[in-house]
Amino acid sequence: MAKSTIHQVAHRAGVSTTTVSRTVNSPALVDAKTAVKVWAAITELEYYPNGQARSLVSGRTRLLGLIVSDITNPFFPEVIKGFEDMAAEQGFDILIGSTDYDTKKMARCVRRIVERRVDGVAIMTSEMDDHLVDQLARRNVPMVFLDVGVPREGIGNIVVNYESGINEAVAHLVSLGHRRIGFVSGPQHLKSAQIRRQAFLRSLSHYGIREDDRLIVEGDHKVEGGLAAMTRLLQLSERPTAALASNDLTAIGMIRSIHCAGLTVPGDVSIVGFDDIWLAQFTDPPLTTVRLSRTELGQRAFHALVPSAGAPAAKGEVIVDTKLIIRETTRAI
Amino acid sequence: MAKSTIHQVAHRAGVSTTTVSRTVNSPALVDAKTAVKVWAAITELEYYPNGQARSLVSGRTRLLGLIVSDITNPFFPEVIKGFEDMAAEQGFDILIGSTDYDTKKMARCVRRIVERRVDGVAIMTSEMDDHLVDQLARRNVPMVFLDVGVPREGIGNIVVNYESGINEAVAHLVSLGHRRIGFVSGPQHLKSAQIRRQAFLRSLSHYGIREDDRLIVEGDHKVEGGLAAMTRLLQLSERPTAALASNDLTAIGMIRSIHCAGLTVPGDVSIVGFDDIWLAQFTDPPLTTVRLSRTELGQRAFHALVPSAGAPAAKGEVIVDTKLIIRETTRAI
DNA sequence: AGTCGAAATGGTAACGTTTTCATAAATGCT
DNA sequence: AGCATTTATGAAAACGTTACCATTTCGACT
Repeated sequence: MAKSTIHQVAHRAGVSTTTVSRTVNSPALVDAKTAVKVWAAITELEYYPNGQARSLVSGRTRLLGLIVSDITNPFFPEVIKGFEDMAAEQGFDILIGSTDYDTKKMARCVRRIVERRVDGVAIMTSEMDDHLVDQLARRNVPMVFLDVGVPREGIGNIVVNYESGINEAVAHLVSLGHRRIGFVSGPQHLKSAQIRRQAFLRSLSHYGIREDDRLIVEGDHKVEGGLAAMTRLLQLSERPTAALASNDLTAIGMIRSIHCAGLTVPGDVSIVGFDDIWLAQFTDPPLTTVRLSRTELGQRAFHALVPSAGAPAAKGEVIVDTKLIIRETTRAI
Repeated sequence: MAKSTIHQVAHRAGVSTTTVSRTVNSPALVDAKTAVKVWAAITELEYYPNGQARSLVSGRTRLLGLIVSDITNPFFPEVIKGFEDMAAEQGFDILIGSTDYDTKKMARCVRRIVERRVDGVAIMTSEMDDHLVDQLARRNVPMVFLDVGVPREGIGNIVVNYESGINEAVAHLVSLGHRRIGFVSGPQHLKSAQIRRQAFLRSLSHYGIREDDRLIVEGDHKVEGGLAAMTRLLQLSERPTAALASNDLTAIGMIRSIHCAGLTVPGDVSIVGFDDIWLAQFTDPPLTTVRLSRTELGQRAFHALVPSAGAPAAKGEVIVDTKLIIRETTRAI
């Protein structure tokens, strides 16, 4: 009952362990009659193959590592879900590791990953030390980076097309008559924050709107930063009639700031967020924002790691698009 | 370079594999001089012990399962974090599995867990089939339930003390002069929702306030439900001056409803939430709520599974308290 | 009937560790 | 010096699978 080995099953079914193994792994090779006997024994003994032993000999662990910086960041759970769903479907297990932005923990994660001999790792944290990546590379552990790609030979990289959604957002605002459009960026040491800012600027010039430095303020991707930034924006002699945020949290702070100033959204200022976190639909009013499908991100990461029948082994870069979701924080001027 | 085995290390250091093993696992048993040689070989060859082989022979996998229903539910990430932190610290890896409230997936999770021979499982989903639990029990897999406990012999159960926090909340409102206090419950088929409701009722009577059925409305633990429920509450001839919510999402909906009715929080109605999700501090105004420390929940779960030096193997029930966090949605009448 | 190939099965050697158990060397004690 | 410990080491047997090679069985085709 407790645990049973392949030998016990073999003995009970009156066959060799080899046959039992085959019954489980390559049913085609075993006679129907014997298969029945073997399965009977398996169920009677509640035999579950020992994964350790199995992968020790086969070299495959069917284990995937997933390194994230902080699972508490509302961005990650959905990515994880997308990844995990695919994995479970294909019989992979996933091993999760938080780095907490801490070098020590990062190193520990990598060590654990290596010791478990995972079949691949998805890395979703920008602060991964180069030498740790080297370590994995030298051991030929397939890797995929999520939007933090230090592109490298043979390492997958999922990149987000920020431009598409931001273009849509600017187009939307312009079509509503807005011309003075503010932007609250993320911390500029984050590559993704830089890209968003640049995409915004490019969009502006594409629509023939002159860039105005005063309308661009740096936030911190948190509520507080958005609040502070918008407050500054509102103090301008000519305040913007609309503003984009580098992420949704920032947008929430901006809305708060506008309310505090006794103004309304979208009556006085239109706001567009970025990410479309789960919460965005519940802000007051519901937030118009650029959606970045985190589920898709996770799924793509999985496919980059394990090339399955359906999707070929997308080596190199994989692009995930963003798109505008219009709710109620934008209005014609 | 790529991968090295204990044999290669042994050969290089001019010792036996046994000695290498000892150098790594029980340093006390090996002479300082040889230890140095061995470690040199280990680093030169970048040797990482093979976890599969290791646990095949030792019987211990240092792997913990973590079954949750939906990682996307904002309640879970923090629990996971608490759990994962402890685990990483003690050299355990965690294997994550989502059930998605789906029986098939649940069964698959259990199978994976069993095949990997984990050293323990934390189960955080109420819909776990009994026979699956049996299956784990029969294999002597240590288990711990998080607040969904079907208490059983030898199975740990973390239970939340809802009463403490809810009592504080009611006391707080009463001290502010409130007497007509509404309650928006969660779906009554959830055990935890029932308990919260009962705790509320008990608190009321403790403070000598007569229960009034009209002031108790059922929500769904989501924003929509809170909104609808509060709307009904506001239509009462004598509307409540304050209301408790069964969770924070509900509270957010309630605030929205109050705003829609042209009233203010806490000017016209005081609101108290439950859970203290990360977002609660960013609602408008910041939400007074009862905190249930999810990090602690995760930590306790870990300790229930692996009895460590510091904390003894808390078998049976472990209680996690809740407490009131006062922010700005409550005010004197 | 005899030979041949395919189908079905079994025996045994890996896989990379840890764990006995045994041995050799060093130390202490009288 | 001689014996009893302790301290360091090694050889070989597990652990539970799968992979490889060998063997048997069975039709089928000349």
